[in-house]
Amino acid sequence: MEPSLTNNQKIVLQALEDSEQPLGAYSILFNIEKKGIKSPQQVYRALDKLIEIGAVHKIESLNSYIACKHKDCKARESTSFLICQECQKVYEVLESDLSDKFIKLSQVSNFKYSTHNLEIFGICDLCN
Amino acid sequence: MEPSLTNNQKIVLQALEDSEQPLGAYSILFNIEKKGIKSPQQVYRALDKLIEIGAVHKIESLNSYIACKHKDCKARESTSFLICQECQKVYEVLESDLSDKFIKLSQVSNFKYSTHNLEIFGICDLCN
DNA sequence: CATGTTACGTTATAATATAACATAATAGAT
DNA sequence: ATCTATTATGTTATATTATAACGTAACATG
Repeated sequence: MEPSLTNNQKIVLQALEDSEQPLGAYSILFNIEKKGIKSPQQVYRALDKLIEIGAVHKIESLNSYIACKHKDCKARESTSFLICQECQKVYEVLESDLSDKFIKLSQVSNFKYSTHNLEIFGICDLCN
Repeated sequence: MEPSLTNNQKIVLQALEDSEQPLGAYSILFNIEKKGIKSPQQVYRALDKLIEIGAVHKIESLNSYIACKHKDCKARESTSFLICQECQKVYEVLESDLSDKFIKLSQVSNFKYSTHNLEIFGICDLCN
């Protein structure tokens, strides 16, 4: 079942959904101050929860966050992105066999795969 | 040809080489204060250079840095790691066809691949 | 309705990273 | 050899990202 979001969580999620690009926590805060959100804590707490339920993903190398566009996203922990260096848009890759590939890759080193984070940088279709 | 390192760069690189785990910039600073390094700037500047020449890589999701164990590492920008969640050691993956795979994966979305960052988390051989 | 859990508001502070500026060392070109 | 452009340095200050800590409120459920 869908976990129901609190007000703060909805506000933060909405801010991310309204954005074409990933947003940093403090950008989010700036955007939603008019809605009564006053401190970083409120943003980070909402983000924590949203990430936990898969509604938001963090782009580690950008210290930024995006709303997941997929219903019931499975990517709680493992995520794969295409990041356009021109327009900054982020496209999530859902190739379901990516994890399988990384499991095999890990096995070469006798490494037990758990999760992964893949960030591919380049130029997106629209910017070509 | 090998670019010759300055004193500060050598000190920072040595600190990373001496460590089993990736180190944050401020950990590095703490470790080398006895050698006359006094400010974050000195560490970050050395890191910038070392990363540029491929002697050091950044682990984005950990905000940490490791010395590259490979002579003349090609991984200036694209890097792939296995990160042990038990012992925190980081193993660099050098599979030369990884980029090729990501190029193909990108093409599916008409995305022009440039570089990538892959971080695989799990349990390493030694910790199994 | 008592109780444990989750969320909230708020203030403070930690951790990571860069700006800015003056000075010093270095490497080539003339 | 020296001028000049580039790169590195030292230092202080500040920006950016993220958590800690504490008291209170809302909420589910036994």
